[in-house]
Amino acid sequence: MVGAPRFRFAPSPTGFFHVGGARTALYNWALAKRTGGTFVLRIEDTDEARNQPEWTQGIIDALEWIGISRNDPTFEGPYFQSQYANEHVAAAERLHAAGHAYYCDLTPDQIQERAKQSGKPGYDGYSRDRGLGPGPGRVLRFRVPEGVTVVNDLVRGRVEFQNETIEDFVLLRGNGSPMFLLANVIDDVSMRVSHVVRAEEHLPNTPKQQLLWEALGHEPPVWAHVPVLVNEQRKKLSKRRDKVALEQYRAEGYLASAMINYLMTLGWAPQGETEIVPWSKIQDEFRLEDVNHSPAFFDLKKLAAFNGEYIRAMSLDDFITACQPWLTGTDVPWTAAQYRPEIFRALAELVQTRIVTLSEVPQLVDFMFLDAPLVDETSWSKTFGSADGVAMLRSGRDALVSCDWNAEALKSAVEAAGSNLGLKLGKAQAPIRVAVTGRTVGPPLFEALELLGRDAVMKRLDAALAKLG
RNA sequence: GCCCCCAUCGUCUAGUGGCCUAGGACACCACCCUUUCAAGGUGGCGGCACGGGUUCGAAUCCCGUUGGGGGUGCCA
Repeated sequence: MVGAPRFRFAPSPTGFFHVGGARTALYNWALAKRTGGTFVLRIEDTDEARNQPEWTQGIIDALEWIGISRNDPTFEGPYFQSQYANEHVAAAERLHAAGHAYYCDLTPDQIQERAKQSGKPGYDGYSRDRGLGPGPGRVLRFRVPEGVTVVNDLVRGRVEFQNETIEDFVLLRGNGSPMFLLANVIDDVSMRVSHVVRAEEHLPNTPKQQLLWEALGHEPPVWAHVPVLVNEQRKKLSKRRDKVALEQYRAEGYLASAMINYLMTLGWAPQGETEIVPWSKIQDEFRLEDVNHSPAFFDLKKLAAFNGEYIRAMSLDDFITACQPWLTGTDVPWTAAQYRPEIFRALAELVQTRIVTLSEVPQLVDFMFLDAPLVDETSWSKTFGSADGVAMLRSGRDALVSCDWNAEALKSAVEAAGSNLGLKLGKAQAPIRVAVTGRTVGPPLFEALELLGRDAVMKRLDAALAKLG
């Protein structure tokens, strides 16, 4: 390897951008940044029916979100694999000319039939020495040499493959188009990639690709296969079964910083007593050699905990800014005219310690903006199912009608009304809370009442009393 | 079936032959604080898969077993 290292991230645009892909990208990014190398983004969009152009933009946006910006000098690309098909085919022809590959006219069915008869699975090398030329329906296969292929992997160490267990894989399809193994290697060669850091599922491909590098006359890159991310069943995270779309987490109010930090600690840990660390520390310390070897469970609870930590660590202004999309978006329960930024600002600090994702913000403050609270039936029946609750509501209403209007005075008034009924403050505030906010839980009550104002509060207390008969 | 990878608390991990009576974090439990809920504080529960070696000494090295996972396409 000469010069600065060149890493690459090569996703295929076949769906929403996956958290596993995000972690792989982040690993590559951290390495490229620390070593003064380059991060090459290559979209592997080779003629696959599943590819959709919008997914490509999704990848770029998602990378941007987690700090992998195409405007950063470390970033190179995106390149699109489909644009290099000619090079892939030319390389395949060179391989053929040099005797490293040969054409075969067997159909998949015929191959299967032969495998069945011989009792050995896979392609048996039937056309190796038939000297076929190219033609419609004929695939080009790589002639796997005899011997042993040793893959030196930065994460796994030395991995040995007996070449006889590697079948003569397809380079060019019957229609002449290049296959993944070939295209991937050719692009890595021409983009001068020095380090291939990818998920473990590619490890079985690696001896084939290494053989290709060698047949092409190049020194193979440094390989590193990081463990896959798994679900609670310990199966590889899948788009079908699991919630894996990075975009979805973003939409639910996860912070990029929390997501980045969490993803980096799956399979690796920074030095010290805490895993919550700034990106700069991650970038300084991350080493492939330190990556764990076993699959890592993508734990929503831990992600949530990280997110809560990051939310609480924000300055008040940053927090308020971050909340904007959840306050002024199209799916909030109040109208734009009802929303009062100064009210939210006054309450923001109390909201900040009570949420794990930003999407939980509206339910904590909706009663401040709506004319009448959204009543949670469970809260209502639990609170007013007893005579105590109703009595307290009545007595609380009478106390609030004339007291001073600030949080301290409101608290005292409710406390006094409660003690007359033999209720402690915890019990006494509940009926007021439900009548005013619609729920048994929420931000500290008296601060909210103060902000809401006497008129609005009395209106709600009276409405609740009327409803109770 | 075949090939390959892996194995420390439930989970993510620290640990690279003596500092380990195995450390931290999430989760869980208890207590404190408290106007609900959180947050915060304190404490607790809980692990080196098993069996053989090697060594004065093994979570750390070797072998086997068992158990997981990945791959096995004219997908990427």
